[in-house]
Amino acid sequence: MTEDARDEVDRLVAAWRTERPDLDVEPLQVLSRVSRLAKHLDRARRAAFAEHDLEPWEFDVLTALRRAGKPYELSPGALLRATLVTSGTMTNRIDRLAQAGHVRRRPDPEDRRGVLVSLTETGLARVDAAFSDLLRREHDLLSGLGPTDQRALASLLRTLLAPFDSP
Amino acid sequence: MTEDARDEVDRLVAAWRTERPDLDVEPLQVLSRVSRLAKHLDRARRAAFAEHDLEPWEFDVLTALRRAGKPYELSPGALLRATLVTSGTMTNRIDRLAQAGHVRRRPDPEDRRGVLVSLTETGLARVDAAFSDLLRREHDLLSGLGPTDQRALASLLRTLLAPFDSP
DNA sequence: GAGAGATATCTCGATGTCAAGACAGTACAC
DNA sequence: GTGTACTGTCTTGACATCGAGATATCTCTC
Repeated sequence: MTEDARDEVDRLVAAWRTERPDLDVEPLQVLSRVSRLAKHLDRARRAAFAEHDLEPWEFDVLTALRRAGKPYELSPGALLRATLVTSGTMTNRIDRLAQAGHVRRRPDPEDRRGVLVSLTETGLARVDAAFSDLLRREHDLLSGLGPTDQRALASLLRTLLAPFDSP
Repeated sequence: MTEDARDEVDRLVAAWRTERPDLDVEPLQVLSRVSRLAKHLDRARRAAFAEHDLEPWEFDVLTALRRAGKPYELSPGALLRATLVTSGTMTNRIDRLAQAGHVRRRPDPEDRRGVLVSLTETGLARVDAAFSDLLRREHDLLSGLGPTDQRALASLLRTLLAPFDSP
């Protein structure tokens, strides 16, 4: 071993090199860390939203509407594309958000198959507060990296994501 | 807007800057990409494992055992720490893996509270095949970056993960 | 060696997600 | 205009996960 293990993934990669010396396990250095970091981030999000009585899935939908700008209204189809979930999941989410009073549903006047979902006043207030809180925590999570490193990291990740977004 | 949106997260950040110009949304440039990439990676994993009749959760447990080296045996506690799931989940996973014939359970001779879980021959063969396949796909997924960039990316991610692994 | 607290695993109920399919409405070619 | 393919939303059933709590065992201190 030419270098010490400095995090859990280094240990994981070292173990694989011993057990499967025939394989090139370099990709794990990047992708295992991506998975693990996403998992930790999920936990941080859950903690942040709990203070505002929101579940992560509620936040995801409400922010998509918030980001759309006035009148904070999108179709379920647009919402599921924004959140990467299936249509059945989105129906269920909208049902529960409507019941909680955070969103409203109305028929799309231009397409009788369609529906439009919009934020209520309480939904708007809730998501704005939770979002500020989330950004504060994300900022802390990134405090180990300077601005230059953060930009470099974002840029590298963008390259990896490009194939998924463009087609 | 000083720069063009080049991926979905660029668009997301641009939307936030318009809607909430009072907030510093830079952290999203990194962390939203981490989340999204993890989601895409999950899908790729699911597809890779399906060819070997394995679910992602099955793979996670089996690889932890495989990585431990002969005799491919760990306690449920060690497995849940390796996979970041709760104890209830791990009990359930081991039950189903045992039923599928991929692992075996036996009492820990040194600690009567404890149990030891080990790979069967079929479990070992299955996980080795699936792992090769996964690495091939992960390699493709990273093909947009050269070796130097990959190392840089891994290093930046390690810095972010350090606080979670050390304590 | 007795008791308090820690640890290891399992049980159980609630929940969010997905996949597949149903259904209504739209678009477009002919 | 009619038929065919497509789109948008919702329904349903199966399933993996979590969280809280139960039980058994170990460890450490006195």
